[in-house]
Amino acid sequence: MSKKRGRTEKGEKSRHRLMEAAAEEFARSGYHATKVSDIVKAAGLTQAAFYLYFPSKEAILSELVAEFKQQLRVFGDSGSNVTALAPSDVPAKMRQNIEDVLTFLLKNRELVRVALYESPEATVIHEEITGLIRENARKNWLAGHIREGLALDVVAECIFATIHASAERWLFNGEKSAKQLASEIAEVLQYGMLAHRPKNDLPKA
Amino acid sequence: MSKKRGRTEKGEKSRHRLMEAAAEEFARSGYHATKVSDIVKAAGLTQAAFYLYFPSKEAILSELVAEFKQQLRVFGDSGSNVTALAPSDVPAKMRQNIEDVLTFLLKNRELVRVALYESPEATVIHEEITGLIRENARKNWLAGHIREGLALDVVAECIFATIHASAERWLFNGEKSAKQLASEIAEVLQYGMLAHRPKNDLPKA
Amino acid sequence: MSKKRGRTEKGEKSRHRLMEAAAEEFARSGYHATKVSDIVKAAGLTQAAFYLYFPSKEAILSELVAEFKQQLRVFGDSGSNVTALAPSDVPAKMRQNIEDVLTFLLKNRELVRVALYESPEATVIHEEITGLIRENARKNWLAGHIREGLALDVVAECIFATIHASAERWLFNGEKSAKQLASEIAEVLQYGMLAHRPKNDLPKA
Amino acid sequence: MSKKRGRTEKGEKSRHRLMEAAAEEFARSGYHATKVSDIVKAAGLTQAAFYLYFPSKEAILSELVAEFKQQLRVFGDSGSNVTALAPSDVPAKMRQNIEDVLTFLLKNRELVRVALYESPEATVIHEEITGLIRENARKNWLAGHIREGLALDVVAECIFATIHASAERWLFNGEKSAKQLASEIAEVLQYGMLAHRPKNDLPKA
DNA sequence: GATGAATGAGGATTCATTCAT
DNA sequence: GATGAATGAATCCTCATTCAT
Repeated sequence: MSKKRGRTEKGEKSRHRLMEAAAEEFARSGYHATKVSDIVKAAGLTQAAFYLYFPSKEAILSELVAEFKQQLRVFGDSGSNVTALAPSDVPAKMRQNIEDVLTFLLKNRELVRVALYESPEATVIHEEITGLIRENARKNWLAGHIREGLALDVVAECIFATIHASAERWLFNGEKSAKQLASEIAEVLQYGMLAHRPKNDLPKA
Repeated sequence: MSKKRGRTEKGEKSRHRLMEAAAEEFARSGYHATKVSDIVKAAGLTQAAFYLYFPSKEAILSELVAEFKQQLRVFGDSGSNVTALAPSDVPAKMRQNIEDVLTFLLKNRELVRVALYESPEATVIHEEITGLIRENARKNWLAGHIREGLALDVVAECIFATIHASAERWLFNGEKSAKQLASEIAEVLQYGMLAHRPKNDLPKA
Repeated sequence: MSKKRGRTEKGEKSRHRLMEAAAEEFARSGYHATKVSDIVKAAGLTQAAFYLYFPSKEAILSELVAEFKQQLRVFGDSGSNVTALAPSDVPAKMRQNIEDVLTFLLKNRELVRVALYESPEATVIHEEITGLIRENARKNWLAGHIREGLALDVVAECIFATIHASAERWLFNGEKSAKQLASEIAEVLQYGMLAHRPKNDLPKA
Repeated sequence: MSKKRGRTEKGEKSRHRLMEAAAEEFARSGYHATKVSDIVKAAGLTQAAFYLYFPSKEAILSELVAEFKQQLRVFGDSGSNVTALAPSDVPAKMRQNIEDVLTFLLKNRELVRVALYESPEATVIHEEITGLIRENARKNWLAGHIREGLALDVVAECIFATIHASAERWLFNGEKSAKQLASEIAEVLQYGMLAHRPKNDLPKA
């Protein structure tokens, strides 16, 4: 089942410590600025030991990214089907979704940074995520929960960009809780910024 | 007046070519992955010439960031006063603002990436920008153009994150024009995503 | 106990070889003219190995100087107390002292050159040495073995300068033995050059 | 008459400034540590101008050394013949000689350091100087002014080493005057250090 | 005579990676 | 499984020197 090493208990432990250390260092300083020696220092091992578990520095990056993708898949699969919601439940559901994403990001903050900033696949991953969101949005649109006339790809980008930026700005440093942040974000995304809306902007019958 | 070198026309040219080349390389490959030799190759000079104009690789990064900040300041100073707008003019004005930002980002795309991803000051700069936007939002809010009950800091982050992400996604690669993108973004940000709004969400008298 | 590296026998050996090689090269060609590549070549290692043991080229110089100072301290501590000598024993004792210094210099010839010519501390070290000699001279003076009317600082400088210069000139290249050289130097320093001395220059009663 | 350049007045001036600057820098920091850019900076010229007057950095060193040798020759030629002195005049004469040498060194302090420390010819020059002194000593010996039983080469080394070291130590930094230093040195060199001399050490008849 | 620009050939230092134990 | 020692291939930066004006 296990991919490469980790035959023994102890080896498994070491390998894990290396992954954690690498995630942290990559997140803090970036892939290039992080030296293998930094990683092993943080993991309490020697350089040579690193190569017992990973064939190269790049390899551990890929593994971290792979792990993130795996987490993401798990998270994505827990996604709800949407169609059955009553219109009045949509806002709360959406708010909850945002909170869930925030919680997910918080739990994987190091991996997030690695996957989204340091990985060569960053762009691809970004699009995977916004793709998921877009798909979800499309379902909601089909269900009539989302306004006509919106570009759904932009909507998706807007949702994720806002969540992601807000997480970096207030969530990861503990300045705001996932719950509060989710409310504030939802409030903007759901009803927009403007105080006044044009005359003809009425709810569809 | 002139900072360091470049007393003569030719020197000025060389210095400029180096800045451009560095911006491009940093934007494409990142600061660390970019070698000084890459920069000078792209600029058609030798390594030694680089150090005629910049004391170190880091220095040219700072200069690029400084240049971006300068551009930003120029752009920011051209910002409109907001209060006098009639409510009905607000949406169009806002759409125009977004288009202006997009155009600014497009014109400085390399610098944007350098300043926002590669610079040690990235976070600071990010906050400078969102700070500007937040300030603008606050003025609009005072003028009654923006809904009550929104967290303005989140609004600002939302605006910039969306614009920035969209620029990276569709503007820089030419998939969408600034004008179109601005419309699509404005549409989301102004009125939100939801098709239905709660009963009590009525325009204030 | 051990300073930096060299936990194992082999490492210790390598570190030592580097020190020796550096001493030799610095002594032969001077600090600046000696390349790290010269040192490692002479030590049979690669450039990178050098930095396993020393953080910089300058660092190995300091260590060499430190080693010299250490040797010097050891040598200095073995210095005799002087007061108890009978006047008739003083010349022989002094001659012996000179020979001891010569032998010390010979044994540490590379270090001597490094410490006295190549080190930034050269002046300080020079003064340390002459300081020791001056102190010794002062004791001898208090014991009545040294003439009145001499500037003891000049005496010390004279002694060391002569010994040092003579070592460079005849000892290090094997042209004269320490024993012979000590005799010849002592002969000059003890009784001076002049054949005739003034009438009133009589031994004190 | 002039060697290389210096056709015009201004050129001559520039060339001279470069020599002076080089002497000073070499003396202060050593040949290798001194950059051509240091020299020209101190001389108020550009790097390219340097090569108008000297084919290389090494060349200016040689010229400085040559200049020193020239000065030395001039100084040496003014040396007195010695034989005719009455024994009672010898000490004063010798003291005067020492003072003259000190004065010469002081006047050429930069060149001295360059020639004696930084030049590849340093050893040769050193021997030239001690050779002169030895020759002078031999004359004095022949004239009966110098004791039997001394190794004249050691005597010469002793004289010069003492003078040179003392100059570096007290003369160049102004702590002692040439006159005073000459007295103190002469006192040691002439009669030695010991307070008591053996019974049989009597002036020769 | 003098300059600003430019360069070629290093030189110190770093770092991912391998080897022997 | 783990280590200390060692390495090769860069990479940044320097500096004496040349060129065009």
